[in-house]
Amino acid sequence: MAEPAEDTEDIIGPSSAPATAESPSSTSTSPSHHGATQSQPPPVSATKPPAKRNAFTELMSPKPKAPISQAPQSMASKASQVIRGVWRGALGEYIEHPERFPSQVLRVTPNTVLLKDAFPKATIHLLLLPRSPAHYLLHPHAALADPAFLAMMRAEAASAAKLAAAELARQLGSFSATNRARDEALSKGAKDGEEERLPPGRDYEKEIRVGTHAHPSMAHLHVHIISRDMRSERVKHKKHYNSFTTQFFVPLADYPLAADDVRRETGFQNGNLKRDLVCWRCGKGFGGRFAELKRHLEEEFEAWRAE
Amino acid sequence: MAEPAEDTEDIIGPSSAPATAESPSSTSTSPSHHGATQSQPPPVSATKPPAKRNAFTELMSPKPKAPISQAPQSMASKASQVIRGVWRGALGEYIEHPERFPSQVLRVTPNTVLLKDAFPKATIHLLLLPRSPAHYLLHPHAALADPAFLAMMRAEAASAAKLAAAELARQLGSFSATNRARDEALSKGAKDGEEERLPPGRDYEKEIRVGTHAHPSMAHLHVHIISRDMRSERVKHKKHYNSFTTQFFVPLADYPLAADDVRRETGFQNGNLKRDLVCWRCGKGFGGRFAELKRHLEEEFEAWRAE
DNA sequence: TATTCCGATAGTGAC
DNA sequence: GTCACTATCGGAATGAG
Repeated sequence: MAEPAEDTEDIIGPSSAPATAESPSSTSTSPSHHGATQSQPPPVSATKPPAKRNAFTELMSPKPKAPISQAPQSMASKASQVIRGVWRGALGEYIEHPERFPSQVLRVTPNTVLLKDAFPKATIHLLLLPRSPAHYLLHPHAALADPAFLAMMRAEAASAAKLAAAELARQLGSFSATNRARDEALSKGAKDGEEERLPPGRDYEKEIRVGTHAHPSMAHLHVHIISRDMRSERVKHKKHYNSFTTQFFVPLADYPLAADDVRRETGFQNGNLKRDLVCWRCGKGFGGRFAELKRHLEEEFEAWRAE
Repeated sequence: MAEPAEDTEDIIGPSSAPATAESPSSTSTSPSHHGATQSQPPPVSATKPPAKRNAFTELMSPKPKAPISQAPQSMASKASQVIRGVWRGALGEYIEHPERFPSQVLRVTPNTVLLKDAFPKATIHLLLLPRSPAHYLLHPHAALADPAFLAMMRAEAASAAKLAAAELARQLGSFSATNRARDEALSKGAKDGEEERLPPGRDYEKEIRVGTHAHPSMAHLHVHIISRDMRSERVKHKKHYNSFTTQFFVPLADYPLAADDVRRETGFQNGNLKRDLVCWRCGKGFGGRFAELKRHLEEEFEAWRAE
């Protein structure tokens, strides 16, 4: 998804210093998801105990073995070499050299890189990339079967979702009825952050979705942090839209997937991408008429941000 | 096919005075066709005897009855009214008011109007329209089952084919090896028309094809007089090409069609239009790759005109 | 399912 | 099978010193 691209305006605040690592809390609360099924208890055979680990040990520890690994660790760096320079490996650049992309990278921790998707499919669209070579070339279903890795990604994603929600509030708060009191208080000089003095405003975290694609094209594991609206010039065809609005999109909260989860099936997922278009907000069907859906999404965007 | 359109250069000589009728020989020799099957003896139940008739009696005579008429005569003028002004009836304008299109109409006789196709699908592409209201809204298969009408159309088409061949010689003669001696004699001052003194040159009538479309879109009966090359910017998709290079194109020499002729079948003809593309000259297949065929046709055109 | 380019395919509207 | 316009659908290339 993300490739080195020209900078754009109106982004999630000024870019933080790219290589400035923040101290991550590797086992914080799960991000607030909405809709979709809830995650099952993790019955998957994992090699790591759910014991608490810090970021450094996480990165440096031995990698999970066979059950969740498609590419043995010994091949990981080799695969990384092969992938470098071709489009499938483009995200690797952000992992290895986040400092080269100050306008796209929002945050670097010992465990992850958070960046703006270069081809955003909604008003807010971020990617969370794990930095662990033992995991980042695995299929999401495999990597996220590792409980410790999953816990780390959930914690980092929760933080990223808060950042995304704050940016959504910044961009759309003034259009929101729910947010009006807070917005007016802010415009009267109240400072953001003084939460105790401000009206609560709209809960924009509910409008942020966090999850993976069932069959990613980019080799490096990436978790999408995306606003619900799907309003973007970069949404250009049915697969773009369906990859985020059908079960092709797997909420991070749903991991680890059960062994028989239908979302693992390629045929099922190919069908999802080709399915008739349905408005994510009102459920109206549009068949294959993508342009008509796009026009409809503009109207829904206006209504959605006005909520 | 032909609609009122802008004039173009490099056309079949200067436009003849449009409304100037020529005296047609209503029963002259058949046009020289090539390829395809030869015409069978006419076993079709026809209402008119094959007796010789002149143009006037042909136009004024009572119309053929049921066996070859889809629309009874009483309905013909009504249908003409309904069709006028919409695209299916566009050719009616040339029949009723040939004098309005001096740059497109090449010849008007009591029986026919000959005009340049406004969207030519080859180097030379003319349309021959019968003027008889009793025939011109019939399906070609029906109208051309009338022996007298067929004989008239063949005679007029033969004349049109000669005109087309002459224009082809004018445009392409200088590129032709076969034509070189004649071309050089002409360039040395010999006058065209003094056939006894000129080398024979290439027989361009062999490169002209005369026939109908099995399922025309334009309501008025029209016979195509078209050069073989299919080289034209107006050939824009598979159906354009296949409508002239498959059995969808029915040579005038093949009329009247037998009752069980496969070319009457809609399913067969729809299949012809959708068939994989094949070069008319070398037989090479191009699948559905129309753009590739187009590039190939440019090469074939060079070789063909050099023959 | 990365994008982009090209091109084949499909539906419509025309008065 | 009329044209012209829009758009959907489908494959192929994509890097690089």
